[in-house]
Amino acid sequence: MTTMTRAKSAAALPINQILDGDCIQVMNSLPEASVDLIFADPPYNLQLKGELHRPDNSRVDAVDDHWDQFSNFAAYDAFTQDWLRAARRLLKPDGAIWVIGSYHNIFRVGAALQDAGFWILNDVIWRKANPMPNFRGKRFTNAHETMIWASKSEGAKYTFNYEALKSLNEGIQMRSDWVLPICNGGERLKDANGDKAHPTQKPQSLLHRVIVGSTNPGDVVLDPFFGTGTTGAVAKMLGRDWIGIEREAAYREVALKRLGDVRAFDKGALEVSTSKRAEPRVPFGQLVERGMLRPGEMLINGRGQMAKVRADGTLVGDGVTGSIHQVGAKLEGAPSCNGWTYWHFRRDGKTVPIDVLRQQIRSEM
Amino acid sequence: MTTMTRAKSAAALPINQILDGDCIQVMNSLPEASVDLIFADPPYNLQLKGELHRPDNSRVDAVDDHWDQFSNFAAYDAFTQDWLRAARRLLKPDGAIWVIGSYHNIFRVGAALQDAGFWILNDVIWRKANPMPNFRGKRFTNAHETMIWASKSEGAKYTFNYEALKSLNEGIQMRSDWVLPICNGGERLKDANGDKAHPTQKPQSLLHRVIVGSTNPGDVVLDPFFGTGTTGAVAKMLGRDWIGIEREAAYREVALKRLGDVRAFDKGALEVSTSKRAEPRVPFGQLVERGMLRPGEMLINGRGQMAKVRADGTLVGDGVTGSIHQVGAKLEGAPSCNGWTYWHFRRDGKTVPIDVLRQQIRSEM
DNA sequence: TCAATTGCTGAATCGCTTA
DNA sequence: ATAAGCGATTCAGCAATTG
Repeated sequence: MTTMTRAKSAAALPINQILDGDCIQVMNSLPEASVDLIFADPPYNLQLKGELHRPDNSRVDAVDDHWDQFSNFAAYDAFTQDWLRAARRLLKPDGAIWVIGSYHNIFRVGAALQDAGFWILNDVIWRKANPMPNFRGKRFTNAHETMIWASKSEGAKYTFNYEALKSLNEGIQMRSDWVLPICNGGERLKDANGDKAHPTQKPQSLLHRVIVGSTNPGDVVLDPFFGTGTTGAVAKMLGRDWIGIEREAAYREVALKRLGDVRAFDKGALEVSTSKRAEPRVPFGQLVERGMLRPGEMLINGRGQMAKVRADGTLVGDGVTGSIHQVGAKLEGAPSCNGWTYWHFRRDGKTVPIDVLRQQIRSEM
Repeated sequence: MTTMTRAKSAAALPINQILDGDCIQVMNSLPEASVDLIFADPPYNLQLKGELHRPDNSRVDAVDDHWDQFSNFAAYDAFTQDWLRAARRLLKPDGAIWVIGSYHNIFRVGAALQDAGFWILNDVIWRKANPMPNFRGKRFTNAHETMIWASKSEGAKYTFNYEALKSLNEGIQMRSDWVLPICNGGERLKDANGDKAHPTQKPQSLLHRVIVGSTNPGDVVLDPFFGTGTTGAVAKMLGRDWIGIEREAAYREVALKRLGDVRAFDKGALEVSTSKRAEPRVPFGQLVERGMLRPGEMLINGRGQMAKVRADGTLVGDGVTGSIHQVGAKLEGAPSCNGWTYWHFRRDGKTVPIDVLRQQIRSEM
């Protein structure tokens, strides 16, 4: 009797609900091998030091929430192994998992996935269209996040809707780098004060692509770090069942309201973000990096004046150092100058505008 | 005597050579803290099946069952920890390392880097302009590889030529995603049969950006998995010293010929743009000492507020006395303020930032 | 004596979205 | 149209002082 009750209760998957509690305990209370897809956005373990201000002295509103604090790598690893074990138990044999992270945590997550027996299918880069710049000029602009897509085990028959993704990508095979905007505007949920309700709300376009690509209608999608419920919202729109787990009451509240407002097959959810494809910008420095022009080589303008190419893509000529545009403008005494058509190089006795090299690069993109 | 001989031999760094042997043993034979940059393209875990050796040189059997898959990861981890430890010993305190990999190995490498005490500065995505498509339509086109850039330890003063990279990118801060073509055409080295000489030859453009960005001319760049020597070739072109380690005779042979054909660019072309931070410091008081500003003269900010210059180079304004930065910050209610661009003075009816006076002093230095 | 901390100086941002 | 806001950030360097 007890066993039956247990079995019965275990069989009842609480779909389309937000569950309250620690995600590991809650996952372990659900029936095993019952979920088709898990999307997880775990804490990143950012280890921020102090405050950061923009050059205009405005303060950067950083992630300093308690749920992102871990004492050390070992503690973070233990946490990761625990929730991954619980997640793996929940997955059907042909189910799959997506995890998103940054360089602070993604290497540890990826290694833990492999150690737990998951089989990595791809790592996918979310390239942000408008990231936060590096204000101090000490590193590269942190312009992407990494997602790992893995099946439950090697050889599993995971779901991959190849043609649907190809259609989303204008008929071209979807690549492992996705250019998508950050979540803001009307999609970004606000609290009563008008502040952002969650510091790291993910854009629906990201989840749209994940769910269209790796589930079918009627599948169950679980998110153990539900936050404001982006995963549930997109799953509902796309006719999938969903389960969210979230321990912060404030987030659950926002998500609950959000999910109530979502309608399946909402037209907005079917819109895919299309990037206005202006002609891609090609920095002059790429001609040097690619060996199309050598550092030390001389460029020539229409009046026979010369300038030398340097290793960092700047020119030196007429006592001036700067971009191809700046040095051209200086020589002409003009306020501006299009260096691409102004400067020429010599090949096989001919004088050719450097713009032909730019066109060559564009044709390869 | 013995000690002297050892010390002497240890001091002799074999620069601009390809060293034959296992990279761990060779690195351990070189003097510690002697290398400025390490660029490493280690073997992928999957490619090591059947060839992987444990640190004790015992051979790891290729295996296909569940448990041995884990032992395979463990062996790869041991190998990674070993060569990273040797690499870290070789690095100068302010040196840095770049490691490139794919999802097969990069997560294990990244975690091992963190565990070894390296401090990750960025993960950088090489977005391939022309990747190999996924022919079977079972996954996303694998269109990128991941590089990790790390300093030897937290707080180290690593080299980062911010302005040079910005110049390479036409005046815009360089991002963490780099779009570069794969290595093909004339750059791709062929063997006697016309087949590619190495399966994973990296493009020179990739190394150009790495070396320009994180070393200075005269620095020593070491590549423990030298292959066909792309790292050495680009280092030589850019006026850096290099050391390659490669245990396959066929690769050493190709690389040796390649390096012989490479010529360094002329010295002037190697100078890169530097940041203003490197410019000599000029105390505000010098403007007063030199008579460029008179004690008692009023400075003005963008909102028309005034402050008086005193003979000791301090300002008085809004009831506050202090440096040009302190009084500016007070007036703005900001945590800090660059007084050089904030304050202006009047000359011939015009309002001019005091920074022009600093620049005038610098030009005379 | 030296490592750790404090405190001062002053250098530093890109593109997209919303108002 | 133009201005303002803002995004998962391991974002300074050095001298003087302290323990």
